[in-house]
Amino acid sequence: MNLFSEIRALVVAQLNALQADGLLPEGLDFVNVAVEPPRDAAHGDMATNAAMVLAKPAKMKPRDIADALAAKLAEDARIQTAEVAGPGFLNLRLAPVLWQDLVAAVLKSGADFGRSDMGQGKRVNVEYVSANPTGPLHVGHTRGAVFGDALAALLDFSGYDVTREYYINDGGAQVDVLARSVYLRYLEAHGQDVAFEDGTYPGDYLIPVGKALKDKVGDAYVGQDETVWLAEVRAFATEKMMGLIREDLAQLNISMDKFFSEKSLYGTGLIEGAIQSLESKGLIYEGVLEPPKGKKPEDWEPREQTLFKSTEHGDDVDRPVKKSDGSWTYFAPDIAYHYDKVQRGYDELIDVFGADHGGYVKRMKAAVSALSGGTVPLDIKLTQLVKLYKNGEPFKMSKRAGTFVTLRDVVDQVGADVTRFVMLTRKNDAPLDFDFDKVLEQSKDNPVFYVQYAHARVCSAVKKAEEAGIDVSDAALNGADLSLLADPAEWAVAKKLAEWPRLVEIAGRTHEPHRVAFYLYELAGDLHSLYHAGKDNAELRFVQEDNAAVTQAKIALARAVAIVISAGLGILGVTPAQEMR
RNA sequence: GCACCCAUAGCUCAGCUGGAUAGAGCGCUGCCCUCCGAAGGCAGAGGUCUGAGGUUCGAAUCCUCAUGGGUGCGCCA
Repeated sequence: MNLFSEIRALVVAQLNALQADGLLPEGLDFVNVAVEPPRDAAHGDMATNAAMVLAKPAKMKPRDIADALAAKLAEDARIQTAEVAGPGFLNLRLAPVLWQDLVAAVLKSGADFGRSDMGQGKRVNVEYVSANPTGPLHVGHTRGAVFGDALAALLDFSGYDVTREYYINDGGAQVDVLARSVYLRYLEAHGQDVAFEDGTYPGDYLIPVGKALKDKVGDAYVGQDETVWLAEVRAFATEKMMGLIREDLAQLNISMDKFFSEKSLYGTGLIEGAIQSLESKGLIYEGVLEPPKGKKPEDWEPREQTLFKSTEHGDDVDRPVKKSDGSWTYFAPDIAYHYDKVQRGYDELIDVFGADHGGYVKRMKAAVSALSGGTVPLDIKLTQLVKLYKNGEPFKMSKRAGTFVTLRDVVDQVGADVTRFVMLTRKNDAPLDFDFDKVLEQSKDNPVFYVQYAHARVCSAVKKAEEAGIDVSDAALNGADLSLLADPAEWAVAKKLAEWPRLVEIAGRTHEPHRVAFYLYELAGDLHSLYHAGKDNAELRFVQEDNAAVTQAKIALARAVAIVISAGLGILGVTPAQEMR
């Protein structure tokens, strides 16, 4: 139940009626007619811009349209008042019974309140994390992981059929480096002294992998040339690293539906097939690229390469798919991977990248546009850097990796719930400050605490009602007489709840899960306000020990808030707190 | 040099894909617990939305240019 769409439907119906009455010309387009919460609550519960949007095409004065529409709307029982204001806004005040109905609807739908069929079951693939399998996940990956996961949940809640996917970059040179690094640890496990030169991974996390390799093959690779062991060790190490990454993700309660291996594209004709598909569209040619302007690479020489004419699909320059020696560039398997996703029949694709891949967006979109003939939209969300702080100081150490802060360093210190919530308190394309102390602080300027506290507060109110001997079971609350919720302060909370389905829709449409976090913060604030109002006005307290019916109505409202908080936190992947400690 | 992202209160940030007097937290100022709901609450001050043009009934939001910051720019993925 979305009250805003309901009232918008009413507005449109009455506009049609005005046309039938000859008060509005025929043939008007109502798509731009919006029903929104007014910025200022004094203007009413909802406002519509219908008169202003239609004034021009109808060749009428906005106020004349607004007056006519107001008269029509006022006939409906749901509309208490309809007033024309400002340049032609129509401010609507809704009948109180609607707020009561809304609370009842929340209780009835439970966690599904706000779920919509906006996506109409369309298949959408959300690719995120996709970190190289060369070590544990670090903070940067963590933000992408949390963002992607919340976006996937949000789309699921909005009626899409979502696949959560991880692309394993196990085909390139970096896994050779990994294999050589593991080999060094393997030698070390045999008691040899080894040196980690530039271009190898010195992290401690490879020590157990080296030992495991020793356990598996004994000394078979000792003293052997890399031609003997490289392929084997690479496969072994990649598998171990993916195990590590899966465990890291599990720390954040993330589980992917699919892991797609880059390696599986090689030697199977898949890359060739994807390139061929582009070639058949005349988008592949042999050519020489212009050198980049400004700072030129030292060893620049013009070379002929196989190029993808990405400029025909919005890119700035054409991109190489083959190196001058004839082998594939990293871009080629990426094209093949996205071709595979297109062929798997997704209606929409979403990639979540780190901001350092920003230069990659246009060519990837160009590739998907070309491969799908423009039928499959690709949205690429970039997550900006996370700056870590501790005691107000920039924080850079890592216990495990020596060089970077890992996902586990963060989760170990503050927990999965806090990590997830905080990572979503910024827009994805804005840098994020993550202060280890602030995120654990119990105060209003810590959104995690504030939202969790609101939920816990409701739990505690329910408990208190039970202790007073009042039946606040689900059945009792469903049957509560909500007309006893008569105070505007209580309606205000219900109004905020009414915005939830609309908020979900907007967040889903814009692929912006952070909106959920901000909404929850506001809703929590409203709940806390109502609670505190009970200090001055005892009639507003949730628990009225001598009046079971009133208590049930108030607890019903509080429970409705908890349900929405819980649903919202569910989308963010955060567990609601039953009590604060 | 080019492309993309960003610029909103002293600080950190929202801002509904064009709506009314631009919001929140922190900080600041002022009130509020001898008692029943202060891990605080209420109220107030604080803004030319970086600048200049443009589009229109209407712009923080869209377009152009400028300024400042971030990211990236053939044989690394």
